[in-house]
Amino acid sequence: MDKTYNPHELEQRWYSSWEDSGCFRPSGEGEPYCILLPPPNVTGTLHMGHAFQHTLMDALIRHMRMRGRDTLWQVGVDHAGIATEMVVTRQIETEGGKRDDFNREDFVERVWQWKQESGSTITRQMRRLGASADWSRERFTMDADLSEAVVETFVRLHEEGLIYRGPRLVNWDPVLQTAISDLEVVNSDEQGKMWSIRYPRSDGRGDVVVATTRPETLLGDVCVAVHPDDARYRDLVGQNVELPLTGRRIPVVADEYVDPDFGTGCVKITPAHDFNDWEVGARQGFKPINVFTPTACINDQAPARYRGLDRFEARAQIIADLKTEGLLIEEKPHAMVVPRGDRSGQIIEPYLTDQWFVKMEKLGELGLQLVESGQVEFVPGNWINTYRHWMENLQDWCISRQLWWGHRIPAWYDENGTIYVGRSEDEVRERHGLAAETRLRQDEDVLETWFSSALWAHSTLGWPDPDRMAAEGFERYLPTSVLITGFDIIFFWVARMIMMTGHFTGKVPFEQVYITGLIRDSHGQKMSKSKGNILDPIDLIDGIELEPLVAKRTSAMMQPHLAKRIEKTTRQEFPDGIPAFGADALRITFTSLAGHGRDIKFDLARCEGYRNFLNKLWNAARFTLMNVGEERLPQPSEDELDTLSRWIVSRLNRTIAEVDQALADYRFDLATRALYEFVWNEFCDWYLELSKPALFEEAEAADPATAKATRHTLAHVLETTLRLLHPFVPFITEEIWQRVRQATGSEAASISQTQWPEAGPVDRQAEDDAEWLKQVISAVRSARTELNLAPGKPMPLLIQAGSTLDRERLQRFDDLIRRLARLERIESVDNEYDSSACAGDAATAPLHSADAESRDPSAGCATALVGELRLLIPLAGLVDVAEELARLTKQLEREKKGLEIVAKKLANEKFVGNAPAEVVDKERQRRSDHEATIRDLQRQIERLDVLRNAPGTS
RNA sequence: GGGCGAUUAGCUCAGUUGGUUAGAGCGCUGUCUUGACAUGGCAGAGGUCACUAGUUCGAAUCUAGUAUCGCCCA
Repeated sequence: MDKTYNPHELEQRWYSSWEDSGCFRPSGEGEPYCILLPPPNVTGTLHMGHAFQHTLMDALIRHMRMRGRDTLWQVGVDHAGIATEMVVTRQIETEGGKRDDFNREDFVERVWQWKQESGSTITRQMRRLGASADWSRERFTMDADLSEAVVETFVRLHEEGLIYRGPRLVNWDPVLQTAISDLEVVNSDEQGKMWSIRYPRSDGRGDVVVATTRPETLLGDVCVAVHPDDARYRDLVGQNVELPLTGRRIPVVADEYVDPDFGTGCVKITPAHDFNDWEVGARQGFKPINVFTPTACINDQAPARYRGLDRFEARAQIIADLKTEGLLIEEKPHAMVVPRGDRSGQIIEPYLTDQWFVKMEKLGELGLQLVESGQVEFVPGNWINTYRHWMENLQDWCISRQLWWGHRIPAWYDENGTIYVGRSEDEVRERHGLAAETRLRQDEDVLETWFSSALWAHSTLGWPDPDRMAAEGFERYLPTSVLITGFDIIFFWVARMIMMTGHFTGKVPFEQVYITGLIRDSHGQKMSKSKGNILDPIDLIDGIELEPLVAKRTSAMMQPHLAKRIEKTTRQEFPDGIPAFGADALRITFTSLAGHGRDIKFDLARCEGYRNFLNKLWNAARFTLMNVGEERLPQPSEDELDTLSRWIVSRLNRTIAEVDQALADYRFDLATRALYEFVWNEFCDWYLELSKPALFEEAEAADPATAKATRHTLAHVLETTLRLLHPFVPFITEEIWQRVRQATGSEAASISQTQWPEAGPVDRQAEDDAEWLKQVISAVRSARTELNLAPGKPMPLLIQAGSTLDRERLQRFDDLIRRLARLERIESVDNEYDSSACAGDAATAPLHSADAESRDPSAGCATALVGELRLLIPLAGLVDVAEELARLTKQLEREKKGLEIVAKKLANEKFVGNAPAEVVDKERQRRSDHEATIRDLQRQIERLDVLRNAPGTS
């Protein structure tokens, strides 16, 4: 094995061998365990959020696979309507073409071509990360069978009266010229303006003043509204006002919607261009007046003067005209929320068009009920509040998009505009008895991508075709076990899956939903292109030099003026670029961060720490392999196992139990931590070091049984730990496991086909022994360092007092203590004087007697205490006695403080009376421990004082 | 304005149903190239658990309020 861990080389090797072996496919045996991948966008590349969630999914899948479950990780990508059209359009443009050169059929053909060539970037990247998905079942939302499910769903919903077509406001992107979903609208805080405009009363008795941030929409006003209880305007309700610049006369109405305290308490109502106004208009019985074209230019509904102006030109013109007419009262800065399309960056218009909608009332009730009844459980549980809130405030779902790429709406129109919905044109003709000559035209729109991804759970399992359902395991794998996703799509995807799968199959799509936090940068900022703080998971795996990193962050920017600052901060933060951490280090960093919080700050330093951890593991394996060899080691019998081997196995068993519990609770962070601490702080720091003396040639000759047991334990613990770590760090564990498998006699071809370890019993006695041993060694080391004694120089250790058990342990572990604490010998120096002193009556000891001094060997020593046992390191004039005094005084202070706290508690009668007996006992024990230690320290301090004041010492 | 959440060491975070002198990693200090590992060893320093009041024998933990920050929805 190499001296250092090199992830790059070994990670390349393993993935394809796993995939080729078919071990990622469901075994078909055991209890099913299924995870659905939230299908990423086909145009997408792996970002940190994906990498994070995929790591968690893979860890669960690998874990359950090792537990013998029949695991299916269903992967695939969605067709991403707008995003894909944009990508392909850009591609056409870079080739010098124009999208307008294409008709629908050619364009769609072109998109398919793009998909074949470049549509699998993200799945390649998932493999780099080690995702153990069943790629043979990978699906695409535009596949023929999934498309069949989409059509079937649409037709059935329509037949049930749950789908309708009609005019309603949608989020309209005037540049892309399509409706977009709420999810694709980002609300950005921007500085705008608020204009106050005078609307003259028609009766000539003054005027009303309305405030608006969008004066151009006044062209579409249908009324002015005031609050019904607003005394100021009571006489106004029912009167008319003159709508400026239009020559129209509109009424004043009373509506609860108006906030009388906001502005003047008068609100202009423009139902066709504002979602709230739409509601008011509908309530008050007004017909909306749409004044925009699809590109957000003023249409023919408006006065001729404004027709053809785009929305921003129109605004300027209207303000100018209002000024001229003396109707503009005020213009002031106003902080407002502007809706922008996340793809185009343009301001989104609420726009009145004919669209297809799904009625949500009944489906929403079902979706709510399936969660309230516990059939679907959120983890962490409080996400149910968010879900409930959304489900109780459902709007009908706009499913049509004015695009070419996607599932075309299965609706046909005859020349009279009658709508026929059916699975195909033939079916429509047959069902409605339409003659062959009747011309039918299919709806031009497509369904939004979420419509097809809402069916993901059951459509990937063959629905609605019974044969496919049987073949894919519909009954077996649905409901799936757990869905792992971010809270940002609880409504857009999670809720819709619950509703659709519930409605069409009578089953829930998944039993649990684990909602992950959102990956942010190390400062807590959301990662975004415009902030220039994006980390690419592949760059963390492979590393990236500074220059390419800067180039990557500053290219293809929507706001190029930010490039300079991004370059600067990037150079500052990554002066040497990003080192290659490897997929395993990235994965275990993710799992270590996966607590139940909402935000996850991703700090490269954590990644580096886990890379170092893997190097530690690598070297522990290297050591183990150097010592155990290639041969299968015989299993020692129970009584052949030495104490320390029993100890490490016991600790391992505890670790297994902890990891099991943590995974059951989706506490990946705790699972990772337990493993980290076990490997580093117990196996490496102690067991490996403690095993060395037993493996020395002389030691082996003297005690072959212990050497044998130690070898076996090293290999056994390493191998078991590798299996525990495998779900988190699959590559390195496979690499090492292949080398240690023979020693442990495993029959499996790959670690991914081994069994998950089972927690065995805890060995209390071995743990106590080892704990004692560690304390003794640490106490000596600490004293040495604090006294600036040469760390490498062997020295004697004198022992005083202590229990029979201490003495027995000293003898048993003599060799180990000497080696790990670097001692030349350990010598008991008890005498009569001392044993009486340590009995607890320090006060009566004749401390200042010269006679006692000469007989007490502890006089010139540094002291450390482990329970009752006193460890003495002869200073032999090497050390400043004052320094040892300072050290002991510091310890004494600490002990006194501890005693004070405990004594106070025990002096409190209410504590002694009310607290559980075991808590009180614990405190009593603690008190006597403190007291004994204090006595000992005081005695030693007094003695050193004598020494310091004696002539001839420093 | 409504809902959810956060506030623990310089930084990033753990801290199970209240019961150690509140832990870890990174960073920091000292020291050591000892035959797995300097991507390391050993030993240290560092915290009024945001604030206030309450419940309790006992609060980082429970309750109420205050402050600051974040997200979602209006």
